[in-house]
Amino acid sequence: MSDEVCERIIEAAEERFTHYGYGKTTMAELARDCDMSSGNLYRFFPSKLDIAEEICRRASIQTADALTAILDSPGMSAAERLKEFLFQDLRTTFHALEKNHRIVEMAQLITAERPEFHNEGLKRERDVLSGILSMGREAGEFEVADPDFTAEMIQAATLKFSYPQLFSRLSLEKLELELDGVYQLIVRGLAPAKVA
Amino acid sequence: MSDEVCERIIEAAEERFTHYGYGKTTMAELARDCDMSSGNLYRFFPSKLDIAEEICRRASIQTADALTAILDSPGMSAAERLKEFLFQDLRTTFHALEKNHRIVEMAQLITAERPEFHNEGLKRERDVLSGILSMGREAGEFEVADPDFTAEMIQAATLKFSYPQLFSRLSLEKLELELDGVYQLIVRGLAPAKVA
DNA sequence: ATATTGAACGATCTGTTGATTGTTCAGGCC
DNA sequence: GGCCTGAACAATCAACAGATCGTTCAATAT
Repeated sequence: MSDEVCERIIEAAEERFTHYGYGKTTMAELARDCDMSSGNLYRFFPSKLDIAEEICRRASIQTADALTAILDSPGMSAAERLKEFLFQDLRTTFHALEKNHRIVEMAQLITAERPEFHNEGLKRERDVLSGILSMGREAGEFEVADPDFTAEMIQAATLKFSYPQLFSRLSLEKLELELDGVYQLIVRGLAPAKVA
Repeated sequence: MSDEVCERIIEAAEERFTHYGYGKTTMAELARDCDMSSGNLYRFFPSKLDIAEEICRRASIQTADALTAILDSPGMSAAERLKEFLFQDLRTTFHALEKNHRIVEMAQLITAERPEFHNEGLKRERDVLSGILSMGREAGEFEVADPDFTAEMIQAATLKFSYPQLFSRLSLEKLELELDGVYQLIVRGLAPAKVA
């Protein structure tokens, strides 16, 4: 079955890419891992970069899925969910960087080569964010005219905490302190205007 | 006089750096422009990079000075000043990029090589921002416990609009639309909480 | 003595060559 | 006839040599 083979290739690629790096692994090696010829790989993926893209896509989906859990978690205010969303996102990226900088390396390569890919990931997270805002609005906790738009603005405002290239110099502690400040700024703006 | 010679060197360097680029100009050329030997340049600047740093510092100071004018401009609310600050900053950076990408090139080089330099520039702008916040507080328009800290958070939240590398793909129009959204988010959070 | 030079030095850049690698495809295999 | 191979091809990379350039400093000029 074609899908099984795709999985096999992805597995082998993930192993090699994270261990030796994207640039250092050859298609020939991948092929050997899967007991096939290098030419045959191209029946399953159009190019080497597409294999990396699929690996990164899965990581991105996994991150987004973990964030989606915040929507279902009971007993939290919308503000708490928003904060959890932002912090979980930061910590995930930070630890991915710390644990295996090769993944980040790959993500950067694909972002450079395939601009749409990054937007796709951003969109996935934005949908969760938008969900949190909608929840807040329904609970009367937030006042947002357009959750999708506001989600986009929150992403813009917290961009600093999503790009490893930007925060590689800062410690997680310092970053969390800053993110908390930005969060406070945002959440105050989301609260409904009380009438005097 | 030593200062006069420094000016002469800066002038020659600015001409060549912006015209041919930092990498393509040699110390020998700079020296010839100033009718001296290359070795003699080192009596005035410790290195080539320091010449570039001084040029960038002056540009940064000029930008900050232009922003400071917002503090003195009469008949504006603090919110209007804040908005003007953010937009003017964006437009200045954007047009600098558009007009002469060599300057941005230099700024990036120095930022990479001299991390403190970038903070210095950020600090200059932050002081103006902090001033705007203080004005807003005194007028009862903003509720900010610590203007310096809040200024830092606003800088973090608007980072996307300060890094040419990040927005090079977007048009000024789209950027201004986004900045307006982020501004709205922030300014709502700065308004004093009205009691129900 | 101080100011300046320019040759000398090491680091970095450039351009070139040979090897490696991503990708294709004509041919064999089931 | 569809599946797969591996040689062929072009693009990219690595390594090396030679040149260039930033920087220093002993020697010179003022």
